[in-house]
Amino acid sequence: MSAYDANAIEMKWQAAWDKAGTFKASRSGDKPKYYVLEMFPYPSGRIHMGHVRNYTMGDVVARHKMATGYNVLHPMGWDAFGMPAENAAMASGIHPQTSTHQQIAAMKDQMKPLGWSLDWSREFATCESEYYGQQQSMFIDFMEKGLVYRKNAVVNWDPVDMTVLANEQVIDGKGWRSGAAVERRELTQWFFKISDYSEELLAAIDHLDNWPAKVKLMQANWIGKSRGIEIPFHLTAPVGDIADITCYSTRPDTMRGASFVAISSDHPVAKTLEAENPDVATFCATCRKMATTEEAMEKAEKLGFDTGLSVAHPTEPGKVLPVWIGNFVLMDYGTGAVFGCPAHDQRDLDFARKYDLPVRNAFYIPGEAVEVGNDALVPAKTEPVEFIDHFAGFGAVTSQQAIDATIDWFEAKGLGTGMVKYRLRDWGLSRQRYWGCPIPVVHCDACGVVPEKKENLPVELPVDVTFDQPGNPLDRHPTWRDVDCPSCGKPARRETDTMDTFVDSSWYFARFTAPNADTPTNMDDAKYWMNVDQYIGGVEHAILHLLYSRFFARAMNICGHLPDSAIEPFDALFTQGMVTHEIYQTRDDKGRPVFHLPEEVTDGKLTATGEAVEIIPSAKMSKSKKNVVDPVHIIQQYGADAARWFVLSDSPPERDVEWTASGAEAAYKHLNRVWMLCDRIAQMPEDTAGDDTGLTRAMHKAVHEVSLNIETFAFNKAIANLYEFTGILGKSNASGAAQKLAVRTLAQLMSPYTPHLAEDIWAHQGGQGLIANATWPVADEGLLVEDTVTLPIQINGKRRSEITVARDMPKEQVEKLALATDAVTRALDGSVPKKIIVVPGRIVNVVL
RNA sequence: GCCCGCGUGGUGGAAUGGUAGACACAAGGGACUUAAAAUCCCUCGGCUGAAAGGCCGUGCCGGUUCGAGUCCGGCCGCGGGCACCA
Repeated sequence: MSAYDANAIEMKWQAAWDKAGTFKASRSGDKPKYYVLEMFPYPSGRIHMGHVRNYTMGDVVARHKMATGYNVLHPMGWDAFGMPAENAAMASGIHPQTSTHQQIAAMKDQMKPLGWSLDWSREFATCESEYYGQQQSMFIDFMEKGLVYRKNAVVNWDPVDMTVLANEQVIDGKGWRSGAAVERRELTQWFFKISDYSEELLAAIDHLDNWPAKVKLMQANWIGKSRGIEIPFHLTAPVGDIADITCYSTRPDTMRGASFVAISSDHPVAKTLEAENPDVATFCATCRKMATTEEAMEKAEKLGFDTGLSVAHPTEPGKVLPVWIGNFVLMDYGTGAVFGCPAHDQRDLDFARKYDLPVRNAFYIPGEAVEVGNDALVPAKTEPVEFIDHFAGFGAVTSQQAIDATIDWFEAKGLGTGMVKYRLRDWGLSRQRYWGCPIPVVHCDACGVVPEKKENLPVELPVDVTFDQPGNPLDRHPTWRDVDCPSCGKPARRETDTMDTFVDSSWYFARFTAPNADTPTNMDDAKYWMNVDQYIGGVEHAILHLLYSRFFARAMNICGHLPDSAIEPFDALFTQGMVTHEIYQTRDDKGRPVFHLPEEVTDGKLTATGEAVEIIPSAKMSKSKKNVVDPVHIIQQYGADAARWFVLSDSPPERDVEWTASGAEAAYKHLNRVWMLCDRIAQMPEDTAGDDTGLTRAMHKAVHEVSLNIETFAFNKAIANLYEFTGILGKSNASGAAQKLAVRTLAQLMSPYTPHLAEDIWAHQGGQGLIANATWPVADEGLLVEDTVTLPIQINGKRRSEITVARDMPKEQVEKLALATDAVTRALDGSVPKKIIVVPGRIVNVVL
C-alpha cells in the first residue's frame, strides 16, 4: 500500500461500480424499494457547492439504504429550460439548444468524478422533445379534465425593449437592460386551476408526517384559508347599473369602526368612473404602473383617491361612508373591495391619518386605553374584547369568538354571505419566451382555441430562430406559427407562449420511474417506484415547486398517469440550508447594482480598477449575483472523497453554511490519517494479543451513533462520531483481530461519505466483494450501556460537584452519596435541604 | 410590509428541559528535523487565583421551572420566500 492517491483510487472504484452496474436500478428483486431523489439542477454549466452538498446528502442516504437491504432508485437529470440560456443567446448569439447541451455535458463532467451512486441510465433533460412532448400530451389531458383555462393577467412590460420582463429583471421598477420604467400590461394567459385544490392541498398537509414542520406551515400560510363574509354596501347613487359594492372581510366585528370603503383600480366601479373622469383615469393609471410583486405592492406608499361616491353603512341607518380607490386593494383577492376600519387595522389607520378619515373604535380591551394613537388596536385571537356597539350583547368574548359570532350575526340578518376564501391563486403558466415547452394549442378563427392532436406531438421548438432582438422569437418566426387548424383544417396560428419551467419540474420525479415510456409514465413502473421515499433539496423551494408538484401529482392521477397512492408524491422531505457567500457589489452611473466575482476582488477593492466594493455578507449563491464558488478546484486538489467529507462535516445540513476555503484541507488530512492507520493495521499480525473491551465498545457505539445520525440527517454528527472512533482506534492496544474488524467496520461506516476510500480499505482488509454491496453493520445493544455513570451534583441548579455511581444505583442511595459530598456538606453547613431532586442516570439537584 | 427560519468561544458547530462548548478548524507552545513540509503531543469562552477553586457566560429584556441554549411573552439583528430566477 503506497501513499493516499485520491485521484487514482477514485477513478479505479468508479470504473469498478460502472462495470458491475452497481447503481443501475431495476424493478426486480425481493427487497423493498427505496426512491431517493435530489432536486435536479438547472444546467448552468458549472456545479457549485450547493449541488455538491445536496447530492452528497442524497448519496449518503442512497448508499446507506443500499447497505441496509433496499432496492434503491437514485436518478439524475436536468431542468434544462429557462431564461439564462435565452439571455445568453441574446448576449452572445449562441443558440440555447447548443449552449444547454454543452452545459449539460460540462456539468456532467464535473459531477461524475464525485462518485455519486446515480443511475445515469435514466438521465434526461426537460428540453428534450421526448420529455416535453409527454408534458404537452398531459397538458391536453388537463384541458380535457377542465384543469386548464385562459384569462387575462398582468405582466411586467418594458416599453423600450417591447418585451415582457420577469420579476427578477425588474430592478427598482425599471427594466434591467433598458432602464425604462416598467409598466403593467394585461395579456390573455394560460392557468392551471390549482385553486380548485386549495382545501385538499391544505388538508393533506396534516398527513405529510415526514416533512419539516416549517415547510408545512409555509405551505398552509401560502394557501391561506380564511373564514370571512361578503357584505354588500349600497351605493347612495348607483354607478351605471351597479347598485352595491360588495366587500369581503375577515373582521366583521370591526364594522362599527368602518370609516371608508376602498376599491381596486380594476374594480368595475373604478373602471366605469375612469371612462368619464380623467382624474380617476390618471389615478388608476398610476396604480397600474406599480410593480406586480406582492412585496412591491405591500411596501409601496398607500395611495388613495376619493371618488366622491358614498355607500350606506350596513348596520347604522343614516350613516354613509366615502368610497376611495386604493392602490393597495387587489382585484385578485376577495371582491376587489374592502371596508376600512382604522381603529383596528394598521394599514387602514395609516391611510386614515394620511387622508384625514375618522378613527372610531368598535371595541376595546378591558383594562386598557380606548383611545387609538398611532398604533391600531389589534387584539390577539385569544385576547378578550368588549364591544361598544350593537354587538355589546355578546358580553366578554375573545377576539376570535367575536369574529365568528359577528359572521353568524351578519348572515342571520341577511346582511352578508359567510364565505371561506383562500389566498392561493391559480397558477399562470404562460411565458412569452422561446426556451420552454411549447403550449400545444392552435388558435383558429373559426374554432377558437383547439388542442393539437396527440398524434402530432411533440410540438417541437423550431431551431431556426434569432435572438438579435428582445421578445419571443417564436412570435416573429416566419413559418412556425402558421399551421392548419387541427379541427377544421383551415389556416390557423400556433400558440407562441411556452410553459413556465415550474411545469417541467412538477413531474420529472414521476418520469424517472420510466424515462423512456411513450406515455408520460408507465403505470407498472410508477406503482412500483412511487412515491419518492426521500426528497432532498433547497429550502428556497419550500413553497412553489413543492406545492406545484403536489398539485401536478393529483392532476396526473385524474388523467391516469399516476396511481391513487401517489397523489402525495414525496413521502419524506428534507430541506437543506443554502450555501451562502458574500456578494461584491458596485453601482453603475444610474445607481444600479453591478455584481463582481469573488476572484475579481482584493481587500475590499476591485482588483482591476481599485474601486471600493460594497460587501453584502452571507447571501444565497446565485449566478446573477456572481457569488458562486466553484468546487472543482477542491476536488482536483484533495479528491472527491475529501470534498464529500468536507461539505457534510461541521454544519448541520438543514442550516445555511457560509462558504470558507479552510476545512477542505482538514478533511483531506483526516482521510490521509485514516489511510495510514488502515495500512498500519493491515500489516499487523492477526494473532497480536491485546485488550479488546474498550475498542469493541467504541466500535459498537460508533455503529449505533453513525447509523442513527445518518437516518436522522445529522450528517455532521455522524462525521464527529467517525472522528472520535478513528481516534480511539488509532490509540488502541486491542488484539490484531479486533483492530482488523474495527478497520473494516470503520470503512463501512465511512462508505456513504467517502465511498472510494472505503472500497479501497475494504479490498485491502480482505472484505468480500464491493463495500457498496456489503451489509451494513449492526450494533450489539448490550455493549452500548456503560456500567457506571457520572452524575453532576447541582446546588440550587448550579453544578458544584459530581459522583460516579453504578448505573442502576437506587435513588435513595444516590441521594445519600450526593449529600455526603464535600460541596454539599459545605453548602448545607449543618442545615437541612429544602428539596433533593434525583433524576436517575442524569443529575442530582440539591435545593437549599 | 406579510409568511417562515436562524442567532452558542477567534471560526464551523455539539448539547431527550438535566455537567454549555462534543467533534473539528484556526491560533499558540513543544517534540522530531541541518531546515522546511509532513507527523505527533500539549494549551485554547471571559475574569480571578500559585493551585485547588471561585464568579460570570448561549443576541437583548422579562417569565415559567428544583433546573432554561432548549419552553413562553416582548424586542433587536441576519437569512429565505412573496406567485415570470431556478
